[in-house]
Amino acid sequence: MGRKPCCQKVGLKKGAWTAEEDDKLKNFILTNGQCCWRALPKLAGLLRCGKSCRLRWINYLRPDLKRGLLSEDEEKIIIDLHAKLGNRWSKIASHLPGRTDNDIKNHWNTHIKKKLRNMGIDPLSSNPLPPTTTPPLPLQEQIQYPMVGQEPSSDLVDQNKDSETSVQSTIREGKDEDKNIASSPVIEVGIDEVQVIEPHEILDPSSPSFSYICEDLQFSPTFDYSDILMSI
DNA sequence: AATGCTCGCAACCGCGTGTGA
DNA sequence: ATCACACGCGGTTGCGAGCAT
Repeated sequence: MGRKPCCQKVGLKKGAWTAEEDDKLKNFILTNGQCCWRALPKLAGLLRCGKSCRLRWINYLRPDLKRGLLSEDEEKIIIDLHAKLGNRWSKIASHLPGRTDNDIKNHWNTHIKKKLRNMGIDPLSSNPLPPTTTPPLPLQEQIQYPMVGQEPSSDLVDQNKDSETSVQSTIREGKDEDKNIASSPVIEVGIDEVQVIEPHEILDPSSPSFSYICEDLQFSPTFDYSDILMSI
């Protein structure tokens, strides 16, 4: 049974939104509220797919959106939550009022990933990367380097091959965490050219972001993180 | 000034999930 | 229990802006 297209695509516009379309969509939703997305384009007089309208509203037009760069605090929260939740961007976004999953996903892929690598942290697993003080090992040898709390696996091989695009393992991790969410975030501070986020900053129970995270991840602010710190 | 390259953001696509018939 | 539909999510891509040569 083949999947039907999400909407009748013939005659529908794609690509960048014009100011006029934005106005139509915004005015319609502000007047009528968010009704069913599928019917909305017709009602609002837009030649767009409902999905496209939804995305435009959520990612760009919503009045409560925060624009601009993410703050350092927000970044820290994202890093913490990503270590716990994996690539579940909408869950992560729900912790950051005014930010969208798309924002966070983009920011992660363009900024945070790079930053973490420079800090010697594997952005996919939040585990320390193999030390880089010695000359880089040939690929096969790198693969055999054991990661903290992780068996060398075919996933790991993929990550080493192409860590930019190998996200499938993270998705699996994320889904598995639905059942077993208590994997410890293990953060290492490594050799860096960029600003270093100290472990105590990430795992500081007295910081506002820490209690915020605890609240939603359902572990207590008195959570015993000494094991985590010991492993750093 | 022209061209090529890189980066970041906005938007699209396909799949998973929830819900009602 | 099954199916169809709508919505939501995450991965990927396309394009424009800025920068380097």
